[in-house]
Amino acid sequence: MEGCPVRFALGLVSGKWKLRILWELNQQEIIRFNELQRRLPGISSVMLSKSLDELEQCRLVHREQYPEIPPKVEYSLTELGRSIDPALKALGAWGAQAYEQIHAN
Amino acid sequence: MEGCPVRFALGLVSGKWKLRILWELNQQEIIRFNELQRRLPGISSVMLSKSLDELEQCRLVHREQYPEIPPKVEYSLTELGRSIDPALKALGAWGAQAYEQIHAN
DNA sequence: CCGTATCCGCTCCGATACTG
DNA sequence: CAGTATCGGAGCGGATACGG
Repeated sequence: MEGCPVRFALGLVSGKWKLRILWELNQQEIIRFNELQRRLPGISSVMLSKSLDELEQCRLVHREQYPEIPPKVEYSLTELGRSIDPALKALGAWGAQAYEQIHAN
Repeated sequence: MEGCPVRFALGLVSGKWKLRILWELNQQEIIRFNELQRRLPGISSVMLSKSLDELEQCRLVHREQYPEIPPKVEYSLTELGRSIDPALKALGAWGAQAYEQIHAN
């Protein structure tokens, strides 16, 4: 992971929910915490918060907090977060091909 | 993972050693078990065997066994195994870019 | 509304010992 | 040479409860 850019990249988006989160942010541009949680059936606020934290530290996600009561926090993709899209598309294309091959029998 | 080709693809190559194994097989075309283990410092025969098994079940790796004493087994990439290369290249390119961005401060 | 604190099961992986 | 059998630790992720 230290010398291999592929492993480094995978490290950034590994985890059960991170890709789904990135996908939602790609669909939505800007989205609030609760709305995000509603769009990710099964995720707990613990995992969502933790995943968003890590994605923010990796500069993939931007967090905008408004000092209001009740609180309001908006999440969006950074430039770097948006730029992963082609790579994921390539991987998805291969994945679909692999799926066919494996389930051919 | 069942409905998402990206997650399906990642599932196939996830694990600590699988990408390194695919990398070695890409460099070498054909390689024997012990030689592979020598080229992957730190891997145990348990993990190597298990990883190769799974990669073979996913049709990424071909296993050719010769009925000799002592045993001789050769591993190589399948067509599907070779076809993942562009996707990994794309991911690696993004990973390098992310690495710079993150370590820029 | 947007989180944090805590506990807990489960899977991944390493270490060690053994075999045809 | 090319594996298998078995045990054990560490970390990921789920459930629940609580807080500003």
